[in-house]
Amino acid sequence: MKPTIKDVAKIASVSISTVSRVMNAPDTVVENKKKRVLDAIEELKYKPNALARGLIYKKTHTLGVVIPDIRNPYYADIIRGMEDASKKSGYSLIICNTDTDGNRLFSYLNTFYEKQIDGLLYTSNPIFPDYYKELKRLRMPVVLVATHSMEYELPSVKINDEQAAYDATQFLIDSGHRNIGMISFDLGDSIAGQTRYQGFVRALRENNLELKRDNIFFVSEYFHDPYDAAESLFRQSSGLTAVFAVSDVLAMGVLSYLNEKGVAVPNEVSVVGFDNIRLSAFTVPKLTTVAQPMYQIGYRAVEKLHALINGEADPVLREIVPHEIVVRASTGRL
Amino acid sequence: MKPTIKDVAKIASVSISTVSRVMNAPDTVVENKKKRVLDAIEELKYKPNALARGLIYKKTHTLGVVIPDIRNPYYADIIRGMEDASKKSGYSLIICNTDTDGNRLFSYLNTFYEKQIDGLLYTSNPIFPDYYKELKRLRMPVVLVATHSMEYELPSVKINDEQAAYDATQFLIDSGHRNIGMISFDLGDSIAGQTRYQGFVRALRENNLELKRDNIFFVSEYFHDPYDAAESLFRQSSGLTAVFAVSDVLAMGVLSYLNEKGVAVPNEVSVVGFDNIRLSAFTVPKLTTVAQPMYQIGYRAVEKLHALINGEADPVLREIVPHEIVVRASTGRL
DNA sequence: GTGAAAGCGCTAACAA
DNA sequence: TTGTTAGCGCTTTCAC
Repeated sequence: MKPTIKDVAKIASVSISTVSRVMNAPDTVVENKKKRVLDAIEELKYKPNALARGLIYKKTHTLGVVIPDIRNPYYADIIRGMEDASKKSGYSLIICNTDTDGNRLFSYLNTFYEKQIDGLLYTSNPIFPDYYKELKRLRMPVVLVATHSMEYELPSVKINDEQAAYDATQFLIDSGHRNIGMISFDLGDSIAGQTRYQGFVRALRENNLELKRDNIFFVSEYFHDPYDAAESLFRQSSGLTAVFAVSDVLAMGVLSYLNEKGVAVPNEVSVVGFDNIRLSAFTVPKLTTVAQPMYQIGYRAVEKLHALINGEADPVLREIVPHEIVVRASTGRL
Repeated sequence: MKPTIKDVAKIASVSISTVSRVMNAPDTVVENKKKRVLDAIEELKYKPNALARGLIYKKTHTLGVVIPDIRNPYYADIIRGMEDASKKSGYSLIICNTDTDGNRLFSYLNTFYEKQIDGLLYTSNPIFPDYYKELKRLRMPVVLVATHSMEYELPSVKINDEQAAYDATQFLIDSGHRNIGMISFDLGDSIAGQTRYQGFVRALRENNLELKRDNIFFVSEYFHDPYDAAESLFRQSSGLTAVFAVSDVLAMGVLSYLNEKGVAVPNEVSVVGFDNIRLSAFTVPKLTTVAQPMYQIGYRAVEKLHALINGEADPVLREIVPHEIVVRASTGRL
């Protein structure tokens, strides 16, 4: 059995309250007793039971995080940022993959509720009314990560997706491209789908470029094969000199497909991705992409949640972090 | 405040013991009271507090997992396997990144101990004597994932790394290659470093091929830039017609470097990687690699830990799962 | 079949 | 300064 506070008290010949005190208010106990207790703790290698503590404080120093799928490298970076921030603030992270499945999500929320997590990090998916209702009911402090909500007053951290897509497209246009393809997330995804699509469309419009229906191929966010997506796009469109893919993984599919078909990148077709995952620096050719500060998004989200939990005022509810076009070798001037 | 068992009892006009019973031994309570309780539970949306339960049962249904770095896509797949198996068995996963730093590890083990986790999933690093001592002292059920220990009687799940590296090398030799380079993990890493190196060496030896010191470049496992590694290898060796990189990420560095230098893959140099991460199917050219069943490794590890926690006998202590050479386009016959 | 009471490991009044 | 006691939310004897 693990040693308990009683064991320590016995060895140190004090009451358990005194032991508790040396742990929580050391100054209130006289020096020699304190030493005895400390020695006993050391001898037994005693560590307080966090369950018992949590029961009293109503705090578990544990945060729940829901993400679509950890295998997506984009999330891995976010998680790492969360982890480092959590360590700093004394939290542990329980991580759950939802596959963007509402049932899985609700099941996990239930677990989180029972386990008395202090707060929730909700990543990358839209907040539907029933989700919000449930969160509200469970009274769970939550911050939205790489997603946000205009309907509800929920704190969030993300980039400006519309502007980022606009910038990527404008970059391509500035490089002389006039017939640009896009691999977009489904418009049912209001966070990374609609927004980036709108940014793309706005750039075309502001440059008086025609928006061709066939130049855009939509994928359902998480399960579409990137190679197939590229193939589909090129099958339905014609004469593209550039393609903007809304994730680096998708862009890698394009690179792979183009290579297979003997199309030179960037000489014949330019490719720009989105996210700037680590591996995008090692593609062939190296990928030009819209960089998101994934790590910082995760880090900041935890700081925000921490503030929320402690009732501290947070000046900005919907926080926007900067994106940046990273120009590498997959794009060229026409 | 969250509703407690007392609130339910009050509404149902029964004692808290009866409420407890309908949750844990429904048959022992008479039908009409049971209904009243169930209705009250439904009305309040009552869920039992897992902390209070854990305090009694001495079980938290929470597992700790330590990995070097979640950003390494190799681990992401393992984690996902763990997650799915955990969901099946009713566990939650607390995930921590150690950066292979002993201090970070000990700090997390401490947290795990306080939080009363049911067991530990220890991933991918050697077990040093002091680690083992600590684990032993904490009486933490543990299974080693993608690592193992010959010194200690610890359950584990991994592939046969030596054989896998041997197979990869033999494949290259069978394809006519005689001057093969290797990017290896440091030999200080007894799990993925030494073993794969030995497999490589054995293949050369059995084929009467000379082992050239300069054909091998060592990287410290987690922080070496893959592009740099490739550059270093080709700088120190000469006339290589193939290179075996001990991870797909490293192999992508080789692909990227070779492309940059105008060296054709596989026509001039063949490249084989290790792991078969998802993105290795979308490299240019598509990567030939040694596939590990990452997902299954994670999945199996949780099953094994679950059995261990419940004192069930597990026939094989050190479990070896199969690997496989996946031949794609980055290798060719000489 | 059901409730009262003890106890899981700890903290926090409250007295002394 | 210190110990005694009640209580966090729950389960589980033990009487009835």
